Amino acid sequence: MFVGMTGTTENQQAARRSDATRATILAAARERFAADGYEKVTIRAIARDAKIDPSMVMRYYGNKAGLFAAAVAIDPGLPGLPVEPREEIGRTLVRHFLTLWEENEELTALMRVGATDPAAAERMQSVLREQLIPLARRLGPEPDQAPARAALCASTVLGLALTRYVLRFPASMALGREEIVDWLGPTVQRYLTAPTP
Amino acid sequence: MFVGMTGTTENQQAARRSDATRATILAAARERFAADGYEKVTIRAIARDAKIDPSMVMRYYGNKAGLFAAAVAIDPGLPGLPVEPREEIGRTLVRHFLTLWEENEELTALMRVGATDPAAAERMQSVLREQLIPLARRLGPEPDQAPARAALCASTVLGLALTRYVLRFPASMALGREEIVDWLGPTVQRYLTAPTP
DNA sequence: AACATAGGCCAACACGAGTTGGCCAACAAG
DNA sequence: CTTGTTGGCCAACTCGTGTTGGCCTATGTT
Repeated sequence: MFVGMTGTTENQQAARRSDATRATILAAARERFAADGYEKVTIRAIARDAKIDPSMVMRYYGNKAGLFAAAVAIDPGLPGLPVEPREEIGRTLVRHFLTLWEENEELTALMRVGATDPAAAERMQSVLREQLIPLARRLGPEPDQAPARAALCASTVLGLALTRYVLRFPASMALGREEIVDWLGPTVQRYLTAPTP
Repeated sequence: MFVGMTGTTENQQAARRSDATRATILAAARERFAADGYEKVTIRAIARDAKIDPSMVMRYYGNKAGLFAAAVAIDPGLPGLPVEPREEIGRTLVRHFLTLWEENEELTALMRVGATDPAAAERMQSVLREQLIPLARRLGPEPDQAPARAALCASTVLGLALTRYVLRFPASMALGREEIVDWLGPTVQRYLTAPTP
């Protein structure tokens, strides 16, 4: 069984003929969720965007929650960041987050939904817990202050993301990329490395 | 006509016998909207909290949108802030926002809803436009930089509100009030008064 | 050629939501 | 006491949604 493969001996998952449709659905879902959150998005609308029948979404992703989970699966990959030079970590972090946000619209979706859905909020928190706090622990003076310092950094970059990508304040969207790095970089740098005020 | 008043010659609105119910509905609505946003909140649930019939909500507030509008009517009152001493404006602003947020749960509601509703987002933006930018213009070196500086301040305090009151990150909730002022105060101060980096 | 299977669509169900209109009881004015 | 008005409740309607099961048609295997 499972002979219908693509020629080479696959050890992963068999390439299904419907993979194109699956991807189309996922792309449409990401776009909709990023634009409108969770509740306001209808499976029918996503299906219409993907030019398939709503029941296909159910077949491939189980239910609406499953589709959302598949649409926002992403890893910010903070551990892979270069931590040197140490006095540049603030600017490096801000730049990394900006790139992340501009390339992955699912982050906007996650944020929109996290505002009202505890599960999505927990997913965001897990990034703080498993990636940002450890990073702060490696950098900060007193290790027991790592959660506080990491929380301040999270609030900084999420605040920018909120006003720029979610609420879409013109004054925030007007800021240039390097302008943001110049302003927020020192802030994050201070939160991570400065002595307690 | 209009004789059924409360004795004194009222020039405002006659005190209706149903004012107590109106207030109860509004309180329940604020609580629900602050907890769950807009879509997930049902008029039926609010009515249950207020121990009245759902149709009463309609009678008094027209429809769900009208109820929400009445529930989040609030003014941050930034123009009344003491702007002196000038080197304390950052800390003053942060303290003011903290108080505001802890006393008015409708701000949390507005933020939850703003994440997915353009109208609510516009309401938040109007605060930036009509109160924060003018304040930045009065303080900042170059007036044409006021929108950028104000946007950075908004992103700072909204970022904290997001992680602390909306997403409810434990690391952010653990921060003490004066601790926050000590960390964010200098940040806001710099955004408002420091020379362009 | 016959058949099995997977991809896709259609029509319908079930249910919860916002909203509506009419009925009843208390209160106040005449 | 009668009568109009106000506050409140009940039952129903309508609509959109997530979700389901059955049917059709390619595709590819034997």
